[in-house]
Amino acid sequence: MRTRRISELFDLEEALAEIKRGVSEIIDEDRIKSLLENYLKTGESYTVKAGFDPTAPDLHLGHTVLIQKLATFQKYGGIVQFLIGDFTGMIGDPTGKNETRKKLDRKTVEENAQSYKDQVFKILDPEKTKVVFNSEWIDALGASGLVELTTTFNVARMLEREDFEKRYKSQTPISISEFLYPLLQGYDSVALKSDIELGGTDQKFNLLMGRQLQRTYGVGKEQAVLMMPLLEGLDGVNKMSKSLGNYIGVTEDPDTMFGKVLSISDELMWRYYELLSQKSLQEIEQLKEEVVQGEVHPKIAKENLAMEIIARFHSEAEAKRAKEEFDRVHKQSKLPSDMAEFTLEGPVWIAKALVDSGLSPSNSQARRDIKQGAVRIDQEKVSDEQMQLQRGEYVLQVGKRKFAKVRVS
RNA sequence: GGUGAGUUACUCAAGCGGUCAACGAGGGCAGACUGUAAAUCUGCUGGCUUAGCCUUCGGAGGUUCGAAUCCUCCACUCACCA
Repeated sequence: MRTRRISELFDLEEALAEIKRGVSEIIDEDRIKSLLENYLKTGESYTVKAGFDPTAPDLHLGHTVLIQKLATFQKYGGIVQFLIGDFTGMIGDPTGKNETRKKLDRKTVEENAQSYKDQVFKILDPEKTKVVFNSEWIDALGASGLVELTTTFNVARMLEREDFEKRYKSQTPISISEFLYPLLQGYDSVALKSDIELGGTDQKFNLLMGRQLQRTYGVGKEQAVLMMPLLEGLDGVNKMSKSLGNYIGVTEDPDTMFGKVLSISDELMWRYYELLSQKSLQEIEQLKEEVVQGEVHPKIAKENLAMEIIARFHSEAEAKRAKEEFDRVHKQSKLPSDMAEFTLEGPVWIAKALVDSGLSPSNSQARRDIKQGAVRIDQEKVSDEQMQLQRGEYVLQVGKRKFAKVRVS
């Protein structure tokens, strides 16, 4: 058991308040409270589980909402069980996308795990994080163990899960393997003897399964469950996800991050403040009031948020630089100081150059863009779609955001 | 195993022998206005150096001068019955 250092003493009420911030729902809050109390009294830590997909360890801000909450628990005596669902990843959490995935080989899983660590330890304390893989105990379960697991539940109850119910009613296929997912996730909590599990609100069913199975398997305790709201993506409507392309990745460069944060709506900005900022709720409330009163321009508030986020994943200096760069390009409409460069054989047709420099996906799209006046060469609008680029260096631009430097030889 | 319904572009969804690269909506992109915000208005939204051509409507064949539309087989989904 870890022993608590004096510096880790804290005020119980304050800790609870911080833990509850931004949370959408807590089940068995008393349990969390007593875990904290016990930690304060005896120095005995407790475990906080959260599961992650083994593929695409490309984290975005949506994930960090949860991860930041895990970090909060670490501050107050929790040991994080960072579960990589290398077995459950085969099934994929039921989303309606009916696809069974290949089980990843050991090496890929290890690589992905490493990549997770690289990204996640910008927020989490590695000293208080245990990375675990669920294939470890699920493989050991065997066919009979698996069957035994399925006997603990029935289809009617399974269909209570919202998305199953919806799909069932709307005649969207549900495969049997998908029923296994919640069971296996719940079993993870049995194997890990977790005290608390964190997840998104969409995980409620699976999270509760952990409690149920811990009871059934006689673990001797039932995990408390804490659900975080899903962060909306840049569009402000759908949840942030890579496949929808409405995300801000934690490894993205500062300039991209800045631009993306600035592009969200004012309304969404407050949501991001609440879930992503380290500012206290009072501070945020006050800022909001100032914006409403017209004392602070909403754009300034948004810039500050962008800088805070960049500072967390890059550095303070990078954040400042990104803001200056943004002002240069958009306020003073100068060219970005850094853009992708390409060398092309000349003379080259303008549409082709746009495609080759990655600014347009196809000739047809390039032609359309030209027709609509979205294309500029060295800041000058192009109107002739037959134009040929002669020898020389040009800055090509499509729309407001896409730039490339092209050298025609 | 039987019966019936269905499978159209990123998504939903029209089309039911030629006028179909395929109505409409959403989404996306671009332009105007702005704060690279929202709202609003406008245009575009398969590919190709584009008055033209090529490839698309679950898959494979067939009927026809001509098929997303008709026929046959196959695959998948759903419902009811077993």
